[in-house]
Amino acid sequence: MSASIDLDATLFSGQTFAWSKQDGVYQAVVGRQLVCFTEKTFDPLLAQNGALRRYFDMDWEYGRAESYLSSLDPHLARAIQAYKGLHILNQDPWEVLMGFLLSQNNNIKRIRGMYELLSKHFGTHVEGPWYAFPRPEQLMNVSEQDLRQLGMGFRAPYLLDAIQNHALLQAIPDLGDEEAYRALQTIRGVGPKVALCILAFAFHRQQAFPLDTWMLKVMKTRYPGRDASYFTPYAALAQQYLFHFERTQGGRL
DNA sequence: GGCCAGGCCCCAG
DNA sequence: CTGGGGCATGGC
Repeated sequence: MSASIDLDATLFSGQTFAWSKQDGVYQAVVGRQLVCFTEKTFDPLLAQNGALRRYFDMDWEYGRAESYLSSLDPHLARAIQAYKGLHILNQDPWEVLMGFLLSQNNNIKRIRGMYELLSKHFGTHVEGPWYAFPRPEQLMNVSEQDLRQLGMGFRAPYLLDAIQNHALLQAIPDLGDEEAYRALQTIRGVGPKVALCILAFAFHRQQAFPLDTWMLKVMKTRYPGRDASYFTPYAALAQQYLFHFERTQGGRL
């Protein structure tokens, strides 16, 4: 009984596009290895794998954050009650950048499919049907036409620009929130929303508060006149709860 | 079959 | 600085 984590909410709330679950078995390639577990084998796996413990962000102050956010207002309290244990992963910045370039004007199901397609075509084979998401070096010779033929559509040139400028990600940890926010948007196809997703999901910036179409609706109906500062210092976590709750339960009255 | 999806670019006012 | 059309494609 390590700290409680809600695996379904964490892995299928649209912060990562790498995971699948079949017959109770969670699977994805993390780093260069296939990670595979069930509810029962999750804790033992973490006990022997420190990198995964960090990936699942097991040592952050979720108890305090859940408690504080629940005290803010009834709507947020309901969202947290519904998905208590929703964690924000510590993902690879490159994979988050590419994943959220794919996300624009798109739906989560198809994003996952496109992400998997890029992995199968350009990534390193791991085992069985599993491939790692391609590193930038593996994509250096890809053309816009290649990407369009794989169904990437108008995002193809954005992916190419990210491939060319991936080194920019190295500097982000040393930058403050505002500087990092601006630096990320020098990549073509990275606007305010995608930049904030990268800051939240790859760099664990707790004040990153991405507003997609779902969150815009939540803010308009539930939090008129408010912004991220209302949720300080846990805006990113609040956003993920509200987003997931809205999408799955329509912000149930 | 039309509307929408974890938006952004670009151009007009 | 703000508003709105266009963009590829498929889920539902």
